[in-house]
Amino acid sequence: MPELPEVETARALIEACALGRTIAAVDDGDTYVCRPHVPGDIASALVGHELTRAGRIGKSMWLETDGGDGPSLGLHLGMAGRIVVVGAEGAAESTAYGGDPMSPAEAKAAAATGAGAGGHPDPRLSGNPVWTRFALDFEDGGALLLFDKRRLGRAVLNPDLTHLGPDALLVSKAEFRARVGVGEAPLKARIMDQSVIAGVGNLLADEALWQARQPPLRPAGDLSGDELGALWTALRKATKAAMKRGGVHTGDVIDFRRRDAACPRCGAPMVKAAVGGRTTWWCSAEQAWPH
DNA sequence: AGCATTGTTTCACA
DNA sequence: TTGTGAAACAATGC
Repeated sequence: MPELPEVETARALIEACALGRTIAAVDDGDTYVCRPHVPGDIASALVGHELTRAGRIGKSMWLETDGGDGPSLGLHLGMAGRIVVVGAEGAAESTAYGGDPMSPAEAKAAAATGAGAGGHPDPRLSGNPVWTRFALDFEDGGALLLFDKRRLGRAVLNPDLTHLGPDALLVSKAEFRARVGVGEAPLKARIMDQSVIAGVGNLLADEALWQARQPPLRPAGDLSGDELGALWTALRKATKAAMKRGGVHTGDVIDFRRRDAACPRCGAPMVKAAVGGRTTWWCSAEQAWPH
């Protein structure tokens, strides 16, 4: 699920619900999610510090402590992660991000079970593992949890984000043109390269290219300035629409990324190939390449 | 059983 | 230097 829109939603949730709270304990026992740290590393660095800011570039988040003077925590949702913030003990509300809606009671139950314990918060799934891979417990009794079925999410101290390009939602049109419209790599591979612009994943890339009627396989350096500007606009619109609607899977073309589907705009067959190492679907007429 | 999956990293190779 | 493809990572769903 998580591409830029989902991660921004998670960041905003943290900003709204977790800032100002002090860390009392940390569950950093998953040595894969917390690699290269060993259990206790993150805990001993963070306990006693107060969350003061939640930042994001592309799909990467970081939480600052003590106004930037304390250690920071990097969070990445990987392929299937979601953030859950549990309210203070006794508070009525809890908030969840991503996946199926989770009631406050369910979120509390999930928090109570902790990592690796049995008992899914959803009664229909009771008996299944809970998928809590990392947790910050706050002094007020609440918590911030990283749920992740696939375990490809990350939690790490003082993350290095220098390899990332500018955030896909913050990059100016001029900079987008200069960074994306270069080289012989397929356009889709170029916009998904996190060092070029950060935040575009497989589904958002397919959606933006379809909206802009651009062929995924077209060399990025072939686009005109106007075409790059139109792609920048399409990408912004698709990203904002995904945030508003609740995820990249709500894009207009996403449901048509399947065999025997027709383009929902012109009716031509949708076609598939691997581009940039990822399964890619596009309209055989509007996005044909070469023309 | 086999294949695919919204992400990242690494490596062999052209 | 650039770019590609495949594999690995982990776990689930069809």
